[in-house]
Amino acid sequence: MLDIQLLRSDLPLVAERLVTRGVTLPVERIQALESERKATQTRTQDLQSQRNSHSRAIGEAKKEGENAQPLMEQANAINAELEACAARLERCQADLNEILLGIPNLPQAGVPVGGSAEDNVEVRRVGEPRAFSFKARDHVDIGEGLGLLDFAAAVKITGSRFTLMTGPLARMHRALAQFMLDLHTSEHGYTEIYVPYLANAASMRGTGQLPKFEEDLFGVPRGDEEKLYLIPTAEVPVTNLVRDEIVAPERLPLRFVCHSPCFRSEAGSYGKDTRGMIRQHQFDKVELVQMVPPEQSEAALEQLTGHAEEVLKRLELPYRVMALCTGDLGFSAARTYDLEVWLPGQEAYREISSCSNFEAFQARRMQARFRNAKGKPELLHTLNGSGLAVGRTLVAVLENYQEADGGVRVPAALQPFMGAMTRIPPAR
RNA sequence: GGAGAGGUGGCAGAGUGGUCGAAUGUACCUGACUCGAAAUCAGGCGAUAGGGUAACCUAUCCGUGGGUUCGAAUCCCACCCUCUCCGCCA
Repeated sequence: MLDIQLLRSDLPLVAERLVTRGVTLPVERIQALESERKATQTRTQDLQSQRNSHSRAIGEAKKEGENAQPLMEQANAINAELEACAARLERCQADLNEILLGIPNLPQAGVPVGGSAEDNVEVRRVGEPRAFSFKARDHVDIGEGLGLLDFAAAVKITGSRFTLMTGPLARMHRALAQFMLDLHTSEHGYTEIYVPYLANAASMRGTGQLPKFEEDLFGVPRGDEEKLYLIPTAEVPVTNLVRDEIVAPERLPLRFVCHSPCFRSEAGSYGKDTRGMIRQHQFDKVELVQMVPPEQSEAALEQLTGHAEEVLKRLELPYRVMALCTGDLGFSAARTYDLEVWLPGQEAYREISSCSNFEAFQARRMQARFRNAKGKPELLHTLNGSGLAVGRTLVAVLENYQEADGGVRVPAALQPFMGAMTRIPPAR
C-alpha cells in the first residue's frame, strides 16, 4: 500500500512513476473522491464536536437540576445530520481505500524501464556453463532414468503438478535445504525460524496476496470458522511476525531464514512448464526475510541477493543476476533482482530466486513499525528473497552434474549433508 | 469436546453512564543533586486521522463488530482471542 499522504500531496508524480509499470491511475476520480472526503470529514468532525459539547452541557444542566430538554432536542438535530454525514464519509473512504489497495508499489529510481521480462537487464554473470561431451538431458529424463523421480505416482496420489522422489534423490533434496539453512544461519547472520504452513486472511492481506491474488492460493475451508490459506511462500508467516508490532530499535535488523513447503495453485499458468518440476503446486523453498530501518534497505537488498548467490557459488552452478524492469516487477516490490541458474537440459537460464525490497509497502498495510531515534513509531522496510527454491536447485544440480552413463555427481558442498556420498549411480 | 476466568497505554494494573485518552506503578526522556553512576527529587511522555504557514485546534481509538442513549472503557447482543482445569491425542 502506498502512502495516502503522497497521493494527496503529489498525485501527478505518483501517476507518472506508475506509467513505467504499465499502470494508469484514475487521477480524476481520485481527486474527486479526495475533495469530497476532505469536505465530508471536516463537516463530520465539526458535527461530532458540536454533539460532544451539547452532551457535556446536558450533563451539567442535569447536575444543576435545570431543564435539559431544549439542549437534548438540539443534540438530536445534530445527530440526524451527523449520521448522514458519517455514512457519506465512510463510503468515500472505502472507495479511496479500494483504489489505494489496488495500486502497486513505486519502482525505485534506477530500476530499468521496460514493459516485460524482455527488458530486464543482466547485471552480472557468474560461472561458465559446462561443455558436455554428450547430449545433455533434462532433469525429468535424468531423474526417471535413475528410477528416483516419479511423476506418474504423484499424479495417482494427488494429481498433476506434484512430484514424488525416492532414495538418494529425496535425500539430495533434503541435503540441499539443510545446506542452505546452515549457510545462512552460520555465515550470513540469519535466525532460523519454523512457522505455520497455514495462514489467515489478515496475514495474506499483510503481505499483499489478498485481496488481489486469491486465485493463486489454496484455500482451506473450516466449516463455520474463518477460512485459512496454504502459504505460497514462507514470506507470508515470517513477514507477518511483525504485523501490528512496534519493534525495539536494538533488535534491528531482523533477519530470518525459513525452510518451508510452498503451495501455489498456478492459476493462469496452464500450458507453461508442464514438463518436470519447474512449476509445481507444492515445492520447498528456503526463504530469506529482513526487516530493517528505511535508510538501510537499499544496501540490505544488495547484501541479501549476495547471500542467495552464495548458495549457487558453493554449489558451483553457473548463473546470472537480472535486474527486473519496471513492467516485470511484482505488485509489492520497489526493486527486484532475479537469480537465474543455467539449465543444460533447456539450454537456458531459469529463475531460481527472486530478491526484492518492498520498502514500506508491506509494512504500511501490516502496521509493522519500529521506534526510531526520536522514539516515534516509524514503518519498517521489508525485504525477502529465495535462498533458494529447493526443487529448482535440485533440477539444476541434476542437469549440471549429470554424467554420460546416467549417473549424477554430488556437488562437493553437498557431500557432508549426504553421508559423504560423491555420486548417485545410474540405475541397473 | 466440557467447565471456568479474562482481554484497558511499551509493560503491569485501577476504573462509579457525563468533568476519562483514561488513576497508579514501572519503563523511557529532560533537569536537579553527584567527580561520575546508583539512589532520591522535579517535570515530561500513547497512537491514528483531519484542519492550519505556525502556535495550535478537532476527531477517533479501552479485543472486534453491532445496539441502547443527548452522552458508553462502563449497559445489552454477537463474534474473536488468551489463560486455567478436565477429556482426547502425535
